[in-house]
Amino acid sequence: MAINRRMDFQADEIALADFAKAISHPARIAILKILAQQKSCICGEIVEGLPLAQATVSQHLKELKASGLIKGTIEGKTSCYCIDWEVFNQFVAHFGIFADLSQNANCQSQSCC
Amino acid sequence: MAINRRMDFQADEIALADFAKAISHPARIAILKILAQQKSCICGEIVEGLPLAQATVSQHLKELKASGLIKGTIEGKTSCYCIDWEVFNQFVAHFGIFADLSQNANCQSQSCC
DNA sequence: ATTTTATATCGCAAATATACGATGAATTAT
DNA sequence: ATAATTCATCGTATATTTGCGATATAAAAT
Repeated sequence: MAINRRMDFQADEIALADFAKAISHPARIAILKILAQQKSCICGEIVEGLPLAQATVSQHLKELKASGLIKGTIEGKTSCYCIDWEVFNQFVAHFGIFADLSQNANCQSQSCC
Repeated sequence: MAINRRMDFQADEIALADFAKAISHPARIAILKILAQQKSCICGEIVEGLPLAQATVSQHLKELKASGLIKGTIEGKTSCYCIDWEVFNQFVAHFGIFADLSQNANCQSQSCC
C-alpha cells in the first residue's frame, strides 16, 4: 500500500481490529477450540489435531500469544499453552460498543435497507 | 504459500474466522461504529469520517457487505448502508462456543499457565 | 444537453499473511 | 556422551490485503 493509515484510527478501533485479526484464521480458531476444552495443552497435541506442519502451527501459536489471547510457558521438553480467559472475555465484551451505539437509532426497518 | 489449507478446516471454524477477518481492520470497525449510530447512512458521510480515500472506503464497504454484516441499497444518486443486526448478533453469539467447550475443564489456575 | 455529484470498479504498487522445509536450542532418554 | 524428542525460529515462495489515482456509471441539477 502507498501509506499505512493504521495510526489515523482510534485506539479502541485498532484494539478491536487486532483482536479480530488474531482470530481471523481457521487454524487459530481451531487452536482456541482445542485449548478451550483442555486443562492444559502441549504443542504436540495441537499439531496432531490440525492439518498443518509443525512450523506453521508454532507460528499461529506465536500470533495468538502476541495478541494476549493465550498464555504459554515452557515446561521442560514441552510447552504449555492455554487461553487467557480474562483477556478473551474482555475482548468479546468489547463487541458491546456496537449495540451501545445503536441504542438510540438503529436501522432494522424495511424503509432503510 | 505453498498450499491453501482452508478447506481442511471445519465449516464453523471457517465461518467464525471469516467473520473475524471482515472486522479485522480499523477502518471496518470505524465504519461499523458509524453505521451503528446512524438511522441510515450514505457512503459520503462515511468517507468524511475516515482518514482514507473514497475508493478505499468503498472497498472496505464492499468487504463488509460480502461478509453479510452490512446491507446496502442504491437509492438514486446515493447508497444506503446499515448493519444487519441479525447477522451481526448471530456471529457475536458464535463466540460462545469457546466458553461452552471450556465448561468442564479450563485453565485458569496458576499451576497450568 | 451538459455539468455536477455520489459512488463503484479497475489496475497497480507496496505491505502483510500463510505455509513449509531446514535448522537451532533445550530437555530427556539411553 | 550421544541420541532422540519437542518446539521455536529462519529463510523463502506464494497469496492476499491494503491503499489510491484514474476512470466508469448513473442520477440530479443546471
